[in-house]
Amino acid sequence: MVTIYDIARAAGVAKSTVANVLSGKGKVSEATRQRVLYYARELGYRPNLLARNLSQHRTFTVALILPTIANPFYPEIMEAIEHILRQRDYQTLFCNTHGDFALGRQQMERLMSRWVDGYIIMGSSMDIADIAHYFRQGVPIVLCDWQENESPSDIPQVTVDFFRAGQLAAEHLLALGHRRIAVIVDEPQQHLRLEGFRTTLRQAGLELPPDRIALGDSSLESGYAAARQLLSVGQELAPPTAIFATNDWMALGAMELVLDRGLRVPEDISIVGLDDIVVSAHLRPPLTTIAIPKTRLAQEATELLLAQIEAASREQGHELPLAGEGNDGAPQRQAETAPLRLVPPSLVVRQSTAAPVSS
Amino acid sequence: MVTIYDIARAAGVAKSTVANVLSGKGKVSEATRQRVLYYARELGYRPNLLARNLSQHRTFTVALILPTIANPFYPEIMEAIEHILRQRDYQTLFCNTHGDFALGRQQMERLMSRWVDGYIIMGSSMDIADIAHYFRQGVPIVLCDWQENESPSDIPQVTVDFFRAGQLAAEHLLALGHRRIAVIVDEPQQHLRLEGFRTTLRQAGLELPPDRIALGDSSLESGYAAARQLLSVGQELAPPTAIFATNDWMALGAMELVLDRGLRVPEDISIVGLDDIVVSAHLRPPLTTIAIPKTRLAQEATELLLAQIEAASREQGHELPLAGEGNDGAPQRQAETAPLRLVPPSLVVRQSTAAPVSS
DNA sequence: TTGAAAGCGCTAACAG
DNA sequence: CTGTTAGCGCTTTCAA
Repeated sequence: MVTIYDIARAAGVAKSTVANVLSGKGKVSEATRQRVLYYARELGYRPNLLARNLSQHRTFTVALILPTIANPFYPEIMEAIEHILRQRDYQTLFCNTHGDFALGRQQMERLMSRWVDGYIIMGSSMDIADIAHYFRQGVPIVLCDWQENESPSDIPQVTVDFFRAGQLAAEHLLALGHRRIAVIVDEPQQHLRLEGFRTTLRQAGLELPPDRIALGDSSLESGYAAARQLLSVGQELAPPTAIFATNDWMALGAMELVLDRGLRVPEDISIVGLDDIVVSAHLRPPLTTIAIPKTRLAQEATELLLAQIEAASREQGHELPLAGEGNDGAPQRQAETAPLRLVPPSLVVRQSTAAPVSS
Repeated sequence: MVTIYDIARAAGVAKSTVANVLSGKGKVSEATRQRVLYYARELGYRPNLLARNLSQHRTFTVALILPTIANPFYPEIMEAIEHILRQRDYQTLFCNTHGDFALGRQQMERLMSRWVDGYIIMGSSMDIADIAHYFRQGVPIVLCDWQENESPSDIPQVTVDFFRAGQLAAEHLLALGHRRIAVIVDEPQQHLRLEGFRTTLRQAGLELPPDRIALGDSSLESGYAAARQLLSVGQELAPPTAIFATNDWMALGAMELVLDRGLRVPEDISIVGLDDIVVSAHLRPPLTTIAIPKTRLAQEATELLLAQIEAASREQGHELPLAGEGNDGAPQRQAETAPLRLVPPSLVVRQSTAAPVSS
């Protein structure tokens, strides 16, 4: 392979001169500059990023950690993040924890070996305790689409106002006149969504009885199963006229079950989702949902992360912090400006919701 | 940060002894072994992979290049590949070319700087000429889900028998009794699927008139638009009773349009897709489709790639080939065993197809 | 303006 | 068994 040394020899200069030319730093006479450039091209020189990264302690790579890509929400946001990162000349290293905390830790541990400059951690793909552990050692991290609207351990975070999202869903269903309302939720991860929803119902004088809450695990299949459960209480409770699923993917499953039962959406049962994944708009009926501004989420997350990376590389004299002894050697982060950014969700009314036929 | 040197000093041994202990190679007395291990743990040692990679000329990272992740087919196969690669202790570097050859080349170029040990290139995310260029220089590459059943430039390839897939779709529709059949295809990329389809129709005495072929770009929206076009010929041709879309994503778009028109699927129009993405099974009606065995594709692709990587790292004395002068210095690859693996597609009958109502 | 030299952290021969 | 030494390719002082 061709190294700067090869170029140096060919051009009759020193290695460092070549380095200077290539990096644009330092003063080099135009003549030698051209000569070096000429040979670089001639020999087919290609910089060795490993070597460069080793000496610079930076990789210009960011890890994107997410719990799954089976739920289309993640690929969608992933696409957005990767796109932005690339514009800033960063590579994206994709890590799928498959919703397994142990696996998440293991992957993170591996990545910590100086592989990446920072981490965007999505959903609830990792144990917050593990994350905080790394963050405290100075590792640039940003939580994205985190499920709680508090910043645990001061880790910068950009997420959706999920409480508000729950409220929006409730308001919509109430406005349509629904009173028998059920929820499918991935507890405890999506607790806030449920709370927002519950709060608004309560303000309207409605309680959410346990039989009207079914648990899911965010997968489509679990939405299907949860809906079945909701429709088969039968005993004391009349069946719901509306279902709010705390994500679209489960909502699709719920809708599938409802249709399988021979019921109509929205005539017999209204369904509201949350996320606004692409397919939701293309179903029959198109899904009413609470939309999450994914691009915005992606933008703010990368912004927050790159800011940290820049800061770290400056502070530490171009040496990015790495998990080490983790003791007082590392400068403690000062509490910066509020590291929590909340983006607002919005209601998208489509055709899976309507007024209930009768009370 | 803690280096092996720190451990060596703490344990009172030499750097290389530490290296030996850590790598498990070489003979080390149990006593020193324990001592080294003790200090490694104590100091919170974490190997620096950059350094290791630099000296080993390997990164244990594979790039997965794909044209988009908007079409759910890609995330699905991506998940499979990442999973397998991780089991083999490789990281996956995800690259989205957004269907743009220029962008693909650019990304590839960057990756070539010794970032990754090999490439799995999917769909038609890159210009085959560019790929061949790298491959000739000895870069481990495998084409996956490539659209032509020939191995251009002898690049190892694992793909689906798309010609057969087209045949399966046609056979199914013919068996149901359809005669007015239309196709939505992403030409020329998916030419084989069309050809298989056309061939079978022809054997049944049916031609595919140009008005019954609509072009799409593999996106859902293009499927929608193509279906509109197919249904609005109106003039001379009677509308089709069945539509074959060369991928599920377009099929969903087509189905959406058909339903938007107030027509029923399958009563008025049958629809067949190709890919068998997860959502297809959960639509109303569930989509009949030609399934691609994604896991198998993923497995064979990684297998083929890792074989190349191993071979390369052995041959070149543990130095992985890199794009360099590209002249005769690099040993030309010998034509190995047929580098084309074809996996068979299969028909999955669901409810989007039925016999036409009348002729 | 250019060059020499000392790292970055790890691996790998080769001596002792 | 252990230590010494010489790299991997690039960056970065610091002299010349």
